[in-house]
Amino acid sequence: MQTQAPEQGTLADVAARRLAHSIVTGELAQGQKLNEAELAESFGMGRGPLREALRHLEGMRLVKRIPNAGARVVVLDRKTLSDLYAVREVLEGMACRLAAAQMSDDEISQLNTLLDQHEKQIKQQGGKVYAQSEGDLDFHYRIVRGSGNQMLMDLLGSEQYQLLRMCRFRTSRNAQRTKPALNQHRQIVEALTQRDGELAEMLMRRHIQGAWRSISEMMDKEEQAT
Amino acid sequence: MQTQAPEQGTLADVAARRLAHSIVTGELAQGQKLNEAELAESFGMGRGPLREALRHLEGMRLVKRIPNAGARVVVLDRKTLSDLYAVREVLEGMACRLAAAQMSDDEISQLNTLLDQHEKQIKQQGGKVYAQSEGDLDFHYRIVRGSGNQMLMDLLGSEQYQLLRMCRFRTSRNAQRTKPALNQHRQIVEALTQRDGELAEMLMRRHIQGAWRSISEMMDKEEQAT
DNA sequence: ATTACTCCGATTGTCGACAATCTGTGTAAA
DNA sequence: TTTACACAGATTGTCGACAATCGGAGTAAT
Repeated sequence: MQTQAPEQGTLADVAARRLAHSIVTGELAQGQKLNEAELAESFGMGRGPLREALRHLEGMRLVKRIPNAGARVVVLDRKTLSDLYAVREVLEGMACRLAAAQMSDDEISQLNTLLDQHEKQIKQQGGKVYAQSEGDLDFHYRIVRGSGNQMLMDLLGSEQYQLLRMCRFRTSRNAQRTKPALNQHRQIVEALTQRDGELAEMLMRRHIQGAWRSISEMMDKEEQAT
Repeated sequence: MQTQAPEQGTLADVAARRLAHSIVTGELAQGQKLNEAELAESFGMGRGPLREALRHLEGMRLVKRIPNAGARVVVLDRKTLSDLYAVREVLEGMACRLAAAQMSDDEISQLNTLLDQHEKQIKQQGGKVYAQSEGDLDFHYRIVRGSGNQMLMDLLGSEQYQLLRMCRFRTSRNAQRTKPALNQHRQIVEALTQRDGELAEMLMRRHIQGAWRSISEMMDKEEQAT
């Protein structure tokens, strides 16, 4: 019997996953120094695998390494997030356009089923923001996969989405935006159903612009409170 | 006295650079197995740093690692390149649009100077394709930098451009495309000078579409010859 | 002849120890 | 008091050796 989930792969992969999770959830604060020996000890492994994991996270842009000075958790300042959302708007818009041509009817109808679930979740419990946030990411990633472009999946899936999730955890406390977001999701699926790639792209870009505006305003208030 | 350039940074960084160069130039064939012990020996270092370098290259998508089975140089098949160029078209188009608003007049005029150099190189020596190819990348990356979006610079600069360079080395032998490409570059700079972001984006997207078409046709001929 | 199994070599994954480098503190001189 | 230097502690970078795992050669049974 294992005390934990199977945790497949090499120790370096395990460490990368656990670290990514800790960073995304905010368990490790932004800018925090990451001590190799400490972390290796707490994960019950040597420093070799841990160093490989740090290299991996560096590629994911979750940590920043400085030679001879160690690794620190990345800091998501306003400019970084702004740049991220600008790129994301373009890439996910592209994904939508491709998905309108590539996804099967079945996959599209599954999207509707997914949104039904989200709607139920929202009605049942307005508070459980975490699940809703993850559900939103699920929706977006399904469309990215639907594009059939492996490069897009790599960029938005395994790598950048971690940054997004990290951002969510910092800003998902308000989340009055869930209902309008759901409506926008519905519109996007409708466009996909009609195989209107142009429209789907436009709707997705607006959707992401709206998300950024919401986050941006929230950061304004936070700064003002300081 | 050093036999080589200074080669700054940790050994892992050095190894990553040297490996990336070998892969991009085709010195290491696509799909070739990468033996850790061998490479470490040839680089005069231990396996630790080399493993970190491989992790780094994996993040750059230059190698593919399979747990317990080692690392292999990535294979650029048609689908992969097609996906890459589709993403590149969107991202560099975006970069152009932003650059039209962000670059200083001075930076834009430097672009013209750069193109003058290219023109001279082409007239003097039609054969030296390597320099021209690198010059082209230089042009593109200057615009990406001009966008001011750090995320774009990361995506297109340090990471994906390596894949592009790799592609160039496989396909840059013909390169009758240098002259029309230069003209397109001129048009793009002209649009930037007029601060017309929409036009600049459109021209860049066409430029990249053209590049892909050229490469695609070339791959057709290659396949046909087989 | 084909299939399945076993064993062996080779390669990867991991660890512990040592060397190189950086950071912060304490001391001494101006 | 301030500045500069030197030392000590801690942290990162690197190496060599050992354990775990995989692929393939060889053999035997159907």
